Amino acid sequence: MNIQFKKGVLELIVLCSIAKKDMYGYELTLEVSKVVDVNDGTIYPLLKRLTNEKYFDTYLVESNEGPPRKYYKINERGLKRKNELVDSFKVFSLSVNNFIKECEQSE
Amino acid sequence: MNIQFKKGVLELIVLCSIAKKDMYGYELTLEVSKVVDVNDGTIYPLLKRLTNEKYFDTYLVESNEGPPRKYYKINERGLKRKNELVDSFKVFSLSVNNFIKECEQSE
DNA sequence: ATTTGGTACTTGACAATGCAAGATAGTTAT
DNA sequence: ATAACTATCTTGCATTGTCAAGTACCAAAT
Repeated sequence: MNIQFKKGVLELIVLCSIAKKDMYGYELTLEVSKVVDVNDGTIYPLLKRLTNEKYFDTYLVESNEGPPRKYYKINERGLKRKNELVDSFKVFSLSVNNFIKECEQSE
Repeated sequence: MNIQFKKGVLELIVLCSIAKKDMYGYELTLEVSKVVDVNDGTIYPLLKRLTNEKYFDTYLVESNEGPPRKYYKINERGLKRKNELVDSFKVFSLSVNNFIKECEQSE
């Protein structure tokens, strides 16, 4: 898939995922990969940024399969941001798809 | 609209527009602005890049409203690229929209 | 003749995002 | 012990788009 399409959408997908349930970075990388190819080197910095921007609270949980997992939990502010991005993406994808249709009709 | 959503889509919109008919930069800026906010300082460098990548041929036409207009005409290579981007965007927007739906159902 | 406004285009500094690669560290199986 | 898997995180880089500023050209109004 075109790399550029991902820009901005990753944030949306991460917010949506964590809105569904608390997740840790590695788990999230696998979840997000179902929708778009993504590298964990992309996810961790993004989680850091979104945490700095106060959309998530975090907590550690010991694991018997490796090092402790850092869980991310969305808060009110994060939910608001998520909804904004969702609405924004819907409008965006609709208008681009309509433009594409016009383009194809004229062929 | 989220600035990041535009990344990659501008190229698609420009290719689609010029696939419909030959256009010059200023005209194109107005056309593209119907879909996404965009500055002419963004469009001209993009046209230059796409021309360097051999998606367009260009020709000059005199104008009595100002300097000669540089028209961009899409070629075979450009049409192929356009179709790739269109297909790619359709798949992309569908999968993101489906993901959003899942996210909303679980609220 | 000069200003104003519309048209056409370039340049350069900048910000944001994602990627590849690698460092680090714990657990389990061989 | 070492490989393999889980898990976290950093760094340097490329790509793309933004924005401000500037160049230049023409026509009509002043």
